[in-house]
Amino acid sequence: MKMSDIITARIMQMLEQSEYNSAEIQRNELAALVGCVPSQINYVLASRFTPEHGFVIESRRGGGGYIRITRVSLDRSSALMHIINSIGGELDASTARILIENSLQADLIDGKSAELMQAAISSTVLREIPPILKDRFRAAVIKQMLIALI
Amino acid sequence: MKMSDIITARIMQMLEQSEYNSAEIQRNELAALVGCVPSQINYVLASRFTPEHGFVIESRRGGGGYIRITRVSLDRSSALMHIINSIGGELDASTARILIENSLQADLIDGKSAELMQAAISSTVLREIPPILKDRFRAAVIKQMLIALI
DNA sequence: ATAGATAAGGTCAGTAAAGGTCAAAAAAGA
DNA sequence: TCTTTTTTGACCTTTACTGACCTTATCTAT
Repeated sequence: MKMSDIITARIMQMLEQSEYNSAEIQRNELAALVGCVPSQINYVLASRFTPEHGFVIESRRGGGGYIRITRVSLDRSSALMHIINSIGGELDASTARILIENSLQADLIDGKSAELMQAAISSTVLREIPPILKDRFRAAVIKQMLIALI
Repeated sequence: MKMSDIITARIMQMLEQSEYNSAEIQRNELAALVGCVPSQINYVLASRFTPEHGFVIESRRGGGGYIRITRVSLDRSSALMHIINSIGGELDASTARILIENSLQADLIDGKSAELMQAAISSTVLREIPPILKDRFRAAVIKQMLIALI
């Protein structure tokens, strides 16, 4: 098992056990415990406990310093609403792809839904409609599909 | 015996032995074991462990990366295949609706996927498309979305 | 007070360890 | 022979890990 996974598991475990979805660690202590360099703790936090993943990190340096990881429950449907409203009448291919990817990362939609969206606006499908209409089409499809997920 | 067959046999064997119809390999390790270049593993996976053959591949790069091969129940994916092939170049609104409904009843797709499909070909979306193209559009969208679910 | 000393955590660039892609060459089949 | 499948290798992208050096906070002796 990878070191990063071990660290992740340990933090998750602390979060489970905590009352308030919040865990406080000492960077050096945890690093020594699992046997890695301190900076790897930062790597794990940066790659797996991001706001996109629904976590907030606070920390303090100096004597008695700490790192606090808090799991925040983001309001799914209002976040989705926000995205839907941000889509205008047109949506180009790369913006669409990024939008779907971000929604997935933010855990607003699941992997299968993301794939279905990509499929619905895939080039294979787009081939069926006149080029001038593609952007309008993408916007309409993505919007309707997101609405279906609320 | 061909190298590709050896690799295939080895993966199959792992799948047999696994509890969950799923095997996890290290690409480089397996390549070294059977004596081929790593990229041939990709070739075998691409040519013999496709969704059409009833397999799903997931992988991760980077240190400690892996490739996971999962066998999916053939009935489901082959039934889906059958449906996909039965869709011609055009699909009218009511046939589409019935097709989605039937797939749901037959448990080939889940409720959420069904709703996403309905949304993707909803009248709101279709409004963006020239009437003569609507049937072609429906066929393309539904086909791609079903393929994404295999 | 305040200057060091000490005790945290932060950053970043570099290296290593995977897997992915693609096109060309070779082999096998038809 | 002609076409399809297999094999190979050069090059790419992503993820993980490490260590040197930096910043901030606290403590302690003057």
